[in-house]
Amino acid sequence: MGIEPAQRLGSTPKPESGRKPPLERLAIRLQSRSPISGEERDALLSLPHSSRWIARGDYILREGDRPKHCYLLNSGFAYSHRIVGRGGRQVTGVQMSGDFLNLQNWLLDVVDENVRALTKSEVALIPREALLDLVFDHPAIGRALWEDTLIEASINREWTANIGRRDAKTRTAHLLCEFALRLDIAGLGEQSHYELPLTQEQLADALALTPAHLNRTLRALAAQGLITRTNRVIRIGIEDWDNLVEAGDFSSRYLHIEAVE
Amino acid sequence: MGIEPAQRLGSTPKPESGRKPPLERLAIRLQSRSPISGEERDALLSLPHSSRWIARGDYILREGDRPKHCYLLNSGFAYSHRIVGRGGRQVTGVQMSGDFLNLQNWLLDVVDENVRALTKSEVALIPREALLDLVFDHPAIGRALWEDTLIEASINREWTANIGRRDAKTRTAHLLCEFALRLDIAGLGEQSHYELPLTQEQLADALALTPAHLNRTLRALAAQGLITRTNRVIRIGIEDWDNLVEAGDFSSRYLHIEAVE
DNA sequence: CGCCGGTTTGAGTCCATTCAAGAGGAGTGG
DNA sequence: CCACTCCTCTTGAATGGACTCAAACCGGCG
Repeated sequence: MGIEPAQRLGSTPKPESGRKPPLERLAIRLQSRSPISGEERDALLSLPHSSRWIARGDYILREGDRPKHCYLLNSGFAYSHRIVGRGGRQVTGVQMSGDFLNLQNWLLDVVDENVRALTKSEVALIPREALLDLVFDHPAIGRALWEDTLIEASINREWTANIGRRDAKTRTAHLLCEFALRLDIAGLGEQSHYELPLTQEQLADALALTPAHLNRTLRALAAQGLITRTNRVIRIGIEDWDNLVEAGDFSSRYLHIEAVE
Repeated sequence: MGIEPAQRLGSTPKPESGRKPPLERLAIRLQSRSPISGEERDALLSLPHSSRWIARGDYILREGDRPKHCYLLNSGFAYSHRIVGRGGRQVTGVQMSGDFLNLQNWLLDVVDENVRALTKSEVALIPREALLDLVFDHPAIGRALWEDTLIEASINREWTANIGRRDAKTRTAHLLCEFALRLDIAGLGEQSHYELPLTQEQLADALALTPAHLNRTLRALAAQGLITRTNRVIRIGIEDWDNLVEAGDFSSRYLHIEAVE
């Protein structure tokens, strides 16, 4: 149970963070899991697309939309969420550079949740049919994308379990661990030190807590020495990682991190 | 908001319930959403596979397994769930005849949650490579299967929102609505009258409630006249459906039910 | 300097939990 | 056919974790 300390991920050479040409980050990510030939990579990079900048807080997609494109997040962060009757909001996922915002819509017509930018972001709009053709002509890419879908689904189910069956402190620690690994893998932060692009209110909506209670919970974790916070930067001392993993009842299995060789 | 009363689904001619040859129910379901040629259908039906009976309560898959097959539920019901540290259990999905139990494993090596039989069930074991070949050779099937994956993911996210942001009564009503529609679509029950294959303890674990509180909640729904219960059979009077939908803050959008013509 | 979004803190309340005991019901074996 | 057992459902009383509703604080930025 648990995962090894920092070395496994920390030692992986990672793509530099920052902005990149539109589809490149996607290519890098897909490649990191399964091999993709040069020709396939070229096909991917030459997908038709247009880019668009989104301001922090703006809606990128809304429930009920019928987009003609798939939206790929090229830089920045976004989050998807659903609104429930009484005005409540549940964040269902956080997307980072290289993630699709609505990969579902390459097959499904209607968007089933809202997506907003967490930070100023750049999205590439790829026509659905173009993506369709690409996937059919290049099975390796289709396979890699599908794999992505499956991992995302696994993360969703873990969120369900996290919200449903863990108390506030455990739940929060768990999500902090997840972010540490995902940001590290994406080359957007360090496992031991990263900037959380969410306000406490948004984080609370991801954890199904109230902002007030999340605040107390974060402070409790800090008081216990498991994390250090300055602004929105989360620091996890190397020697604290194992404790945070334990406090968060965390295991990285659900992230399906394959050894990349 | 909400969905129309019974006629839309109730009028759809449905496949008879009961047992069917192994892959047939899958074929029927895929076909109901997107057209599949006769040749493709034949390829699907002639997939190599072996069948196995599972007793009620038995494990079909366990977290950490590395199965060589994909498991297709041919008859009966199953549920997938994750175990959290302190012994808690979160049910993350309920599968019915025609559903894959671990479609993820056609691409991912490791199973990320446990699957157990809710009732005596028959599963077909299909070699991963065979499924792989099928999908690559017959894009229409791959597409239909992928679509399935995406819809399942949407359901998962709705569960997250349901558990995270709705109170016990609303949450329970919501899930009862979902089951009504899903069972109806699968031809395994009526929207207005179906048998719930879950004990209250299991249902509680799906809703992230305690059995005691779920029991009180069900009774409250019954007292309010929204449902009638006898044993595990749930009845929703035609004139009550709209009320249940309202009480459950339910909208069928996330199920991506396409008009089938 | 003053605004403003975000964070922090407090006190009181409530929804759901815990823990326990009892009732019901279906199946099994004598 | 009855008695027994086990599993599931039901109910009660006390507890507690997270919520609500405010107000105060803080820091960055115009």
